[in-house]
Amino acid sequence: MNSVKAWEILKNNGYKRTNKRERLLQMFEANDKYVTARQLLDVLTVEYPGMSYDTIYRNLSTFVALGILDETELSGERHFRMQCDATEHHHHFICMDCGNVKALEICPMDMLGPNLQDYQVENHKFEIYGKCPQCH
Amino acid sequence: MNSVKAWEILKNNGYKRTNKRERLLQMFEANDKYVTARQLLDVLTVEYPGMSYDTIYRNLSTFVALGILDETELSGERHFRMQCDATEHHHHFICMDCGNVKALEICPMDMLGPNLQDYQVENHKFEIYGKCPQCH
DNA sequence: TTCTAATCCATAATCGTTACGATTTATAAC
DNA sequence: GTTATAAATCGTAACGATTATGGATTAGAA
Repeated sequence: MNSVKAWEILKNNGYKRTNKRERLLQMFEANDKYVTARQLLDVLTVEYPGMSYDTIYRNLSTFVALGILDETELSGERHFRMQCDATEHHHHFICMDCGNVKALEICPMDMLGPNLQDYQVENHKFEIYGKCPQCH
Repeated sequence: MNSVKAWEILKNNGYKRTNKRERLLQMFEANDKYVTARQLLDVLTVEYPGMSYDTIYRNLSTFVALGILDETELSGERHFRMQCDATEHHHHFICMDCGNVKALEICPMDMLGPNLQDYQVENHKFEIYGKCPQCH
């Protein structure tokens, strides 16, 4: 995913091009890591004093709903990053220091076998946490 | 894990036997599902009017720290349940309706292979969400 | 029974998130 | 370009889950 594709999606869904959105998408495009709403606000407030949480959260929700961003919960806080382009379903290692991720080409659902015979599976989560080479 | 074992652990670590703790452990022993602090408070308040969140949260933290309870985050809220006795490391299917769990004897870390060569892995999470046979 | 640390209650503070009415802005029709 | 209007934003307040605090109570050992 990149900001060009993101804007296509936004436009197709009737969303307007605004400076704040542009800047948000830029930030996500610039570094491929999980960030919090606060981290985004802290940066955007410098350029746009008075920027409010409402704007951040509303846009993040929109982006997630449209499949532009991925979201995960790390130590009790929502974290966001640009969604992967990969066509293959996959999972991630997440660095708890810098937020950077590394894609893992495996999915544990492949080795489920006959477990959960009568269960209705709706979702699953597989993430590995630790420190990336740069951070330890 | 059961309340007898839990009390051994608590006593060994200098924690006192109180009615509230006894009742909390009973509740966890009675049904093997993930519950929230609020759900626990709602029940305990009937028997102990004036019961406060502080008591619930402090004890839950203690129990988790001592390995008596397991904790996971479901839809933005902390959920707790009695820790499994199984000696083998494993994961769970979690019913999003009733909170009941089913153990899965597999762990995706077994199929990691040479990925994450230079990474320091500290933790991982693998959970499957959906509806159990009773709930769908 | 007495003593003391552990525990508990009542309440307020904190943090992340969501919601609100008023105002501003991007887009499209004129 | 001007105007209309629906969307987006701002400023702020509300919210729910969690954590913290200070004083009162209680369990367990001496």
